[in-house]
Amino acid sequence: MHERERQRIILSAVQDRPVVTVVELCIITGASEATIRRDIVALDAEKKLNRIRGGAESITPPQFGGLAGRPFSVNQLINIEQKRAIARAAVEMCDDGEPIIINGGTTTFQMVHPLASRRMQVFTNSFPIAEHLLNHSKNTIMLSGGTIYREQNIILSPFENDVTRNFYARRMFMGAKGLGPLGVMEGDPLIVQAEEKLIGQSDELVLLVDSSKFEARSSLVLCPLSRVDTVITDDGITDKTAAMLEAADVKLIVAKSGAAQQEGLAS
Amino acid sequence: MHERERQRIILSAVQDRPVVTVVELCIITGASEATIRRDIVALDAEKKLNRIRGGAESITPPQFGGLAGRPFSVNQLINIEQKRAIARAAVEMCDDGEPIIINGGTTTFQMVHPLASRRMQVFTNSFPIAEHLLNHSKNTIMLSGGTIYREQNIILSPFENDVTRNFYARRMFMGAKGLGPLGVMEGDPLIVQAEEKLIGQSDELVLLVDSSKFEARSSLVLCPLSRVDTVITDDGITDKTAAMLEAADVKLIVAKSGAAQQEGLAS
DNA sequence: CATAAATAATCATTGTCAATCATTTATTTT
DNA sequence: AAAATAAATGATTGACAATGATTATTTATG
Repeated sequence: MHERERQRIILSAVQDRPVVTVVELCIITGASEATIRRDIVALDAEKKLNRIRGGAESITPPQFGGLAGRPFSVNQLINIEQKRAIARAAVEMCDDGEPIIINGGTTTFQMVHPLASRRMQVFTNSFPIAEHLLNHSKNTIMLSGGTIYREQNIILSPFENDVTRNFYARRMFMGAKGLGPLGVMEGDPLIVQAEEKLIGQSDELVLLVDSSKFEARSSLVLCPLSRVDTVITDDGITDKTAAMLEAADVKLIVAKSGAAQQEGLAS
Repeated sequence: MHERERQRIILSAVQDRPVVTVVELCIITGASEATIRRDIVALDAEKKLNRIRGGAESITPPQFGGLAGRPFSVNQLINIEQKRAIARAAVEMCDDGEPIIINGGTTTFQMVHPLASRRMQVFTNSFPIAEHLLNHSKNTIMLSGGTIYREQNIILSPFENDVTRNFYARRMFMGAKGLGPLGVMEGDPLIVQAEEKLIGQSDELVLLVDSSKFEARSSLVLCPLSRVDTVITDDGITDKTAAMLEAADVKLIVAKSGAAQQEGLAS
């Protein structure tokens, strides 16, 4: 076995598991400890892994250190004020006891806070939303089954036959990467797949998008504007965009970020 | 077991509950008290946890509302030593990469700590197990869909068509209320329903029961003894019970709570 | 103050590492 | 093609670090 091949195996093993020992790698590769150590030193110098006593560990930076696993650390914070106001307006649309669907996303995640004092039937494909509502509210929580995708923090099943089809709600709330004349746009095929399953499982499709989303463009069109019933956004929306939504017969709700009430406009 | 691997497990355990004792960590990791103390000192110096008398505590103060949302607060603690040892033996049966099913329960929950340093494909109907593994390990997590029942902390769907049927595993691990000549017994019809769905979705059915479960009686029989392939229990098991299991052709593994290795007996 | 638990300190044992050198394998030179 | 050279590998050894057991010391608790 040659150097490259061995190192490829070592990297594979170390990514497969947080830590691997020198002895384990010897068994896997059939090489001697001396060789494995030399490989580990080399790969460590290339920053492909971390060398530790007894073996190697994957390089994943702050796997544990900085309060691991908190939901979507980065996106979470941008336009946070608007997102909060929008999410609050969304929750205020609902009555206790109603069944709703919340699609995963950073804007929809903000709904958990106003939902904490409610008692609704919430169906979601977002693990963090379920986690938060379960621990901090009395809502009934229903979850879609499947694999948990860590990056997008959603649960996705490649199969047609999951519980999703058995849940029908008064409203479905979802975010989006962008919203324009072409319709609702997303940036990730995985998310499109998840959302396609849920669209159509409710009376009313409500889109939560801060006003910056009207500028965003993306190649993946999830559905045309005509399928959207309501859009909740902030007061940064332009008259032109409002007119476009009105033309598509979409109900528009503008959430005031600073103050209290939401106001219905147009239709 | 090596330093990093052990320390990952310790961090996993300390996130799970406000405080963990040195003795508990010994059982989970199989290391000596001296080593655990040295690890705690090191992790404390790295600010990964707080060292306290008797063990360690999570660095994030009282997470949220006191004890709220902590998994199954009461049952969690009874026979905890045996449960930990049994859970460790269960994880040691598995190889990385293997698909396994973990049915929700207080004993099976203890598997999360030894699993923290592994990378397996875990299918579960337990929200706390999924939550912990998602936040503190690199395992692939798959979840069954349905409603989250807060009391039992499991996810249950009344429908036949959920992803459960699409997952087939090498082993399925489950606890039980009781185990006797009549078979596996449970105390709650809801749990029976959940478990019935999962039984048969694996090559090998492994039962995790501490020895007190052999005395327990219940009215709900989940399945006959013949369907069980392996039982893992502690050294409190009587010869008579061991003989009963042997007669039913069940493989028996006795996990030593104090020391290191598990030993297979009979069969 | 007495007792038990937890911790610290010590030491023998084991496991891991770096350095060295012999051997094999690959590459270049003749 | 053969010989010479270079590189990679595996084995050996002494140094060092980690571990577990033992014993002494400290700390909590009644």
